[in-house]
Amino acid sequence: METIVTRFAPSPTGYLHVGGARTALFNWLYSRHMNGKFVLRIEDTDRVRSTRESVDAIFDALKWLEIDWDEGPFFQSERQEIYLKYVNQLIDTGNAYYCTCTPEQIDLMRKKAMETGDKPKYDGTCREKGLGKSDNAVVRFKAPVSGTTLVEDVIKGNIVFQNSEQDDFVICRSNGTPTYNFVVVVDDMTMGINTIIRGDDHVMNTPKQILLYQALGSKLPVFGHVPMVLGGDRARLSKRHGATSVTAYRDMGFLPDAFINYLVRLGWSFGDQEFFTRDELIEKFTLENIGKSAGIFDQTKLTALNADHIKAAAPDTISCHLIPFLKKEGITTQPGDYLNGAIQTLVTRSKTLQEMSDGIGFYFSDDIEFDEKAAKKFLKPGALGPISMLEAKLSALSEPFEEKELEAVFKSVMDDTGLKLGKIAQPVRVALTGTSVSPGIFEIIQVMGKTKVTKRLAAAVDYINERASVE
RNA sequence: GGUCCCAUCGUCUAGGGGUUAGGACAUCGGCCUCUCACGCCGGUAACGGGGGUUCAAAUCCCCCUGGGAUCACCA
Repeated sequence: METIVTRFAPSPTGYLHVGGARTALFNWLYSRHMNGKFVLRIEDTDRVRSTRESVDAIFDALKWLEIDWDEGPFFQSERQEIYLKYVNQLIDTGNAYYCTCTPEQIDLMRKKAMETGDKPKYDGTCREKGLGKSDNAVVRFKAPVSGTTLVEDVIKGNIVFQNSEQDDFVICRSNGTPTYNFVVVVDDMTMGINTIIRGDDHVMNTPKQILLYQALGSKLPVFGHVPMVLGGDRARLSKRHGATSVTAYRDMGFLPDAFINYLVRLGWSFGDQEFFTRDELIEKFTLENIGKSAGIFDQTKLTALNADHIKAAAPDTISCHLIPFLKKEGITTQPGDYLNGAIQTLVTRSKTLQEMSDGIGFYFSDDIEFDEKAAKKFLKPGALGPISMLEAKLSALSEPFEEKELEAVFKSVMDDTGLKLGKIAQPVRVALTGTSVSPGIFEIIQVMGKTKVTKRLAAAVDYINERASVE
């Protein structure tokens, strides 16, 4: 069987957006699933709008998504000679011709056509003139005027286009640079791309490209057009819908595996399964299961899926993605047991890495600041007894703490004071974390260790005394 | 406007002639509980409308409606 070769061909006129990431993902997954090849091509023929920063931003986003490629990146801007060679081939074979009609004339043509209710298209003035190359001439493709062109779309099914709808579109500008529909075909053809999965917005280009493949005498690739990703108002996802940049999701604290899981699942399904690891995606992804209708990007569901991936991920994986967030908070820590332990206590209460980072600070600060409300409510003279008892009992315990031992210690404090666990745990929680919301008290103590815990309990005792004397 | 595509809970979707139309997110109850979560149990909630075909239509066909895409010497 022929090796499947897919590609992702973004134009570097901005960051990688969500929709682009999804087509990249579909192509990448399919090539991986089929044991094929995936090539990256940068479509930077628009010199004015293409920037180096955009290229870097795209690489950056692909790197985060962990999408790698087997060939490329190729830059169209470096392939001009190749395109020109094929332009000449089409002229030589009579499939293209020079046209000297000016843009003004073309405009006039369109206007006239609009008035009479006809299609605004090139009227073929130069089609049979047999003009030679000249300074202001463009090259037009000599499209068939009758018959039909069939697009056999693996996702949408067969789509028939009337050739009479098509006009002699420009394949090479008067300045000598080839146009999009032409370079895409030449690239895909010469790069051996045999499976083209791309956004819905390219459907109308496909018959043009098929005609070009035929004129060039090349075999057709398989086409598949995936539906668009829409915003909450059902319009195509754009800046006004909030974050559309892939890296924005990285910065909000989503795990790449969760993000790709969500993106793939938006428009593709595998029975009732919602959660997929990257390997499962590669194993199960097929073109047949891609849906036909557009989907609305739902950050709430992405967040829920992210929470699931956080629960399923290895602490080391989380830690490596979490460290940049900690850095932002001024927490510098090394990967290792302490960090992993802290992470594990927060895994079930963090939907994003940002949330985790927000809740993990107390493990690393030397002096904790008490949340005012929490301190006022729980660090009262009545808590003095249990806190100091606990401090004493924990000091006597040897490390590492076992959960059972800790339970026993608390139980004995409960017995001695006659207080319920809740009455003891809350003051202790505030003493250890500064707030009234945190992971379970036993797990915190286990992770923090004796030195830190007893120090904080002592500090809380001082705080209470100090406060009492002020009042 | 022309051309093209699409249409199952609010959202993502399963289901493709006979189903109590299933799951997930969200939402609403309840349980669990040292706070917050997690988890568990349960509820509300969908086949856009109209015609056919058929014993039988969410499912096949047509029309309508609605949404989207595209109509460059941009990609």
